[in-house]
Amino acid sequence: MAAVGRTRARRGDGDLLRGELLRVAEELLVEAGDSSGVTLRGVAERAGVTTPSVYLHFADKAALVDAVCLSVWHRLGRRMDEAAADAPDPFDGLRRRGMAYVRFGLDHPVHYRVLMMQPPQPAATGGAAAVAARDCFAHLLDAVAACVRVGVFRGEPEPLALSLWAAVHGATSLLISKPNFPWPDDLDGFVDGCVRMAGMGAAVLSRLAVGEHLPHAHRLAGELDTLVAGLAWSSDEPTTDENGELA
Amino acid sequence: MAAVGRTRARRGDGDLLRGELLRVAEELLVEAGDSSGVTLRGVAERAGVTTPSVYLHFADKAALVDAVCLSVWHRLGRRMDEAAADAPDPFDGLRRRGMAYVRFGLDHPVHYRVLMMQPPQPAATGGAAAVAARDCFAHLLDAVAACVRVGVFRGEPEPLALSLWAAVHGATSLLISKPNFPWPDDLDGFVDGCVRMAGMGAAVLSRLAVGEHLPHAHRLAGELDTLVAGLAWSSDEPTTDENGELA
DNA sequence: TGTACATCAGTGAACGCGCGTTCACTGATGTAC
DNA sequence: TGTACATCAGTGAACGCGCGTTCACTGATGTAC
Repeated sequence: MAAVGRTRARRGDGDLLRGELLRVAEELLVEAGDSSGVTLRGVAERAGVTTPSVYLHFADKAALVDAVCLSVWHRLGRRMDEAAADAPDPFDGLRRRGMAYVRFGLDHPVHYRVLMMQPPQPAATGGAAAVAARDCFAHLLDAVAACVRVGVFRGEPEPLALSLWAAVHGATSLLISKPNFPWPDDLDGFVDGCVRMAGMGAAVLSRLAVGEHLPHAHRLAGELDTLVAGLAWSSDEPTTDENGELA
Repeated sequence: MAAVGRTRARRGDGDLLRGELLRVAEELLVEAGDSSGVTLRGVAERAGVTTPSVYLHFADKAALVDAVCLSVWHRLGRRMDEAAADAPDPFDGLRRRGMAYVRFGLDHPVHYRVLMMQPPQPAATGGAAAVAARDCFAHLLDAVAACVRVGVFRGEPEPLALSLWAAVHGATSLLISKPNFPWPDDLDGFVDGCVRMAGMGAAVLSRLAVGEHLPHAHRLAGELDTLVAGLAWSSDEPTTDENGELA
């Protein structure tokens, strides 16, 4: 097989090919829409190199796919932080982080699928997925803890963060898995609704004892009407930054 | 290949093998934990039959896997209805349905994965997944509509049902995909928390205009405290059944 | 300044596998006469 | 009651494919003397 379109790296520059393989593998991953559509032969061919060359830079196929997905994943934390930078308070910061999370997943559906929707691999492959999970949960946990500090959530942050993670993951993964389902036209608005719903639900629920039984639906409806009426005349209190400090 | 342990069906009883293939394929699907681990050779061998026999009853492998998954899926609707049968009101009925949904997914993780977490197949395979999606969404939509009727939700049921679906799907799929993540010990309690969170969030959010901006976190915290205090002295109003009718 | 040599990036050919699927066939079973 | 025949459930062998991975190798490049 002739290595078309690529001149061999000079000594010491072997890592050039590594980067090129990552780039090409990501291209193929996105095109195929699934990691099983990525082939070492395909990657090597598009990189202008023979198949065994891949093994000079990656232990095996799984290591290559993992490296591709993780390289994108690093940006998620920064995106969430950037999105929350201008938030007026920690609760809105959490909402913005949630939005950023879903958007990130929808922007990188194949990566999201590989890292977050795959069954846990037996060997080293599981590593990347576990790292990704810990990573994004940690970001949510921080944001939840800030909400607890400012009083909008009560109690332990961990279970709240897990629940919120499940909620944003649900929106992300369902939209990825069922793109042909009749979703609302205003997809961004829908996602925002999902995120707000989870945040508001967490705020209420963190005030209730576990399993506490609620009033019947008619009465609950009335109490909720009162709450929302109370929320309406809002907005003229001191501004605090995302840490809950007075500005 | 000797067909061990199986005597050929009598004339007119060809469908016996079909049932047996479904049974065996489900076994293998559960054992493998993934549809790519199911093999026509494997299915045929365990059924005591040669591989091409499968084609007498299923168009191809995808049709077999689909049939296996859908055969289980039919039970989901009944499970949700059963779970909600004793609910004191539609809102609690919705909660119980949500719990039943998640439990069903966790009881059949491989089926759930195939039908709800896979990328949409190009051809007929996508059919089963689309049917499953429509089916369980329809159940949730009914329950949400009942909540709207009784006033605990306001506005259009569709977007609410979609958001709630995303929430319960999120808990289900995340628990399936990340079984090794440090989840709370009380998994049932955690799932209940997720479901309640979504339901309560939907109730509050359905009263707010889209994108309506909330008071700052400190004030929001106070309003929520008031709400929950109001919920506490509850419980002595007339009992209604799941349709919101007076009992 | 020239040359032998170690190193490094990559090659080429092959191995071995398991898979879905096809196709011509067989032999038991019921039915029509 | 006996027999030819159509039907039906299933067989056996093979096709063709693409895959991940291995292994002995090559040839350019830099370096030590």
